[in-house]
Amino acid sequence: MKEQKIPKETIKRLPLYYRCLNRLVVLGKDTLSSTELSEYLGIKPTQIRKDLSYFGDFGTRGVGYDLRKLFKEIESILNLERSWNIAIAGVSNIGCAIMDLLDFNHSGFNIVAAFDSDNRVVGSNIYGITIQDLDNLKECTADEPIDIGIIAVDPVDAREVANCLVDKGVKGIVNFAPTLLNLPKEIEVVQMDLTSELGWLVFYIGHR
Amino acid sequence: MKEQKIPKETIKRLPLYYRCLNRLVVLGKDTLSSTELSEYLGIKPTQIRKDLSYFGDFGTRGVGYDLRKLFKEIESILNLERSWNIAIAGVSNIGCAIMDLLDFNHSGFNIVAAFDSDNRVVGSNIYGITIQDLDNLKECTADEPIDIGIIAVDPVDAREVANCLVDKGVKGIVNFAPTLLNLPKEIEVVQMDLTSELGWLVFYIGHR
DNA sequence: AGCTGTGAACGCATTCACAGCG
DNA sequence: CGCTGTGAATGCGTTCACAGCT
Repeated sequence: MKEQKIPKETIKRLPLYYRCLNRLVVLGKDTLSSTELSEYLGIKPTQIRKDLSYFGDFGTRGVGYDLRKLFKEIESILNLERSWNIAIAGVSNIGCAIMDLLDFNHSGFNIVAAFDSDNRVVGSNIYGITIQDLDNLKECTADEPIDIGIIAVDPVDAREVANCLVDKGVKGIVNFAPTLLNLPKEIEVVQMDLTSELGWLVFYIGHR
Repeated sequence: MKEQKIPKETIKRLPLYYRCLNRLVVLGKDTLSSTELSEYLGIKPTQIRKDLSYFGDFGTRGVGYDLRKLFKEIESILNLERSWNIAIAGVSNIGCAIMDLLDFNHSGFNIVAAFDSDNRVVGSNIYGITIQDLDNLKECTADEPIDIGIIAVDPVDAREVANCLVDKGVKGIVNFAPTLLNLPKEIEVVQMDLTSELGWLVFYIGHR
């Protein structure tokens, strides 16, 4: 293992490795070569080996990787040994879908609070979570610290909501609103944006 | 304008420019500098100018860009002058949220068909679309050609559904299932995957 | 022989510095 | 003087070729 700068792209691939390994562990497999993994993921074997090599020498030459061990390694690298608390702002369609998603494949991400501005849903219960008024986001005191905020509110409200979430101590945000958030740079932001993905998709579809 | 290879990353930014310009046009603005645009989007002015320069000389030196004209140019580059027909496979939570999203900001993407395997929803009507049985996907004949498929079904079914969609003539697919699709390489695929985004997010959150 | 680990080469994308024009 | 357009330089990520174990 080297003390190098690790490419962001490498980090983005780790969760793919992680999920695939998880499935294979469940299936009871116990050794895996980079070539094999590459077939499952559509990522070149050399790429996989280089990615892993940033973090250590996990494989054995001539053999491959011990599946379970590699899984544990990646779990530890990604900080997925512990669980993470998530708050969701906005529980109309998308927000609700996310709650379902995270609730269903309980993958170390726990929804601990949910907010909405619509009076009709405030106070109701979705997947065991009582929806709070979005206006209370500033004041509310969570029993547990919130690590990550997910923004699924109207674009015009996204920036303010993001600031509130940061005030409440979140370290990362997933933003489904097509809005630039102006946050301190130590806050990690993931932008998820279907319409803009569709935009570049049709560029390529049209140019053939 | 040059006959060069255009970076994929450039294409991915165009929809961001497009949406921002759209908003500004609505506000009645008429001239825009790259620096100004950069403040809205968090993208460096030189980056914006280089991106645009791949497609032509849209600005005037000393002045900036004619907002409306630039908007039209990008619209044309992205093939957003025409509208695009979309079919959705899977209308439980995520699928439904997508229908709402595209229906709401009617942005040239029309949902023309929707499928689900759940008998309880087949035949029902969501946002004016009658849900068809997913098993009929192969046989069904759409009145209009389908350009893009959105996959929001169970991961284990995703590959088969994708193949059916391609048989029906879609040129591009947005896949919300964490599954590698094995499709002919002329089919453009966008992978959307919240759990894996959360995965790399916590890597960075944990390493501070 | 088979598969991993890695420096070196390559290719792609961003940034810089400045020329070109209004 | 201000802002765009662009070749050249830099930086980042992927691929290659092969050394190193088993």
